[in-house]
Amino acid sequence: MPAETDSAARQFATRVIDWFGVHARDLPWRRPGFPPWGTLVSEFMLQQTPVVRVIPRLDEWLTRWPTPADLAAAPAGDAVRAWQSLGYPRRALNLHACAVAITDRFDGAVPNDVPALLSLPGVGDYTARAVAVFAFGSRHPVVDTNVRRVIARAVEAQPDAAAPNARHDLPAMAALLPADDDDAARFNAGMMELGALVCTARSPTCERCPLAEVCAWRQAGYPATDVARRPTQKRYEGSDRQARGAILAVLRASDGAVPTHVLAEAVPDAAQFGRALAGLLKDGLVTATADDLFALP
DNA sequence: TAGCCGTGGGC
DNA sequence: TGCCCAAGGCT
Repeated sequence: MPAETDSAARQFATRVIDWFGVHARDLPWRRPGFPPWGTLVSEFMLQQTPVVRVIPRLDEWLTRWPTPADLAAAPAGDAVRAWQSLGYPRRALNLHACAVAITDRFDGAVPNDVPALLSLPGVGDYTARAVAVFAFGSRHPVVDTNVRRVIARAVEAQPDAAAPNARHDLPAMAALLPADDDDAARFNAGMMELGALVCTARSPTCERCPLAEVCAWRQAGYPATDVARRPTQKRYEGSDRQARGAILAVLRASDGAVPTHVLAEAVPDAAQFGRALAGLLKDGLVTATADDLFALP
């Protein structure tokens, strides 16, 4: 790598790290001594769910199941119920399966290397790297939606990130990563924080940004280039997703098994109810306990 | 790989 | 109001 590029990358990282040192939010998983298991749980909860909604659930979760073995010993349905309304409840199922795998295959200790983490259910490229870096201090690029947006703007002069692409995103972040492990971890966290607080999706506050003076997008005059917009999600109201959520809400609120006709009251359209319940059974989020009786697993 | 998978809050 | 967005992962 050319010396001037290396120097620019170092200055870029220093700006982010210094800003992070002053503006980092006081979040539970940043407390000194926060356990790796807590980091893993928090990362699961943070997959597509905002920080403010995660914090109270995380606290409850870790009080109830302070170690992977504690969660592994509980029925999966308890995890789904404790997940409450965080959304995407299959994450609760995956987290429970994670706890079982950690207990069985890793002697109850959250693994510290990326390949082992990737072998766990529900742990993908982002989560594996985030745990390796934030729980264990390893040096890896961590790329989430915030990081991708900051790089797209500050480095690539684009108004927003393109579709996720590990072959592009990871090298792009790696090129900016400081050599020192601790600096690299702070840079990873700082880039995520910058994207979450300043370089936001809708209305970035560039006047508060530590990268404003070196931002390629700003220097180019904020061009509105034709970045492929993320595919618009299908309408939620009236969707099968909403129907699944309604069925699961009934089961979460019930102590025991629930008969079909009670579940069906949550979804007016009969065909849609059938699809939603079948999907939940297939995903393992619901089990049939007897003819016409259903419960959490 | 594009589509699917919840839920709630902001504008 | 309706749409967009949120520390992704799986198939």
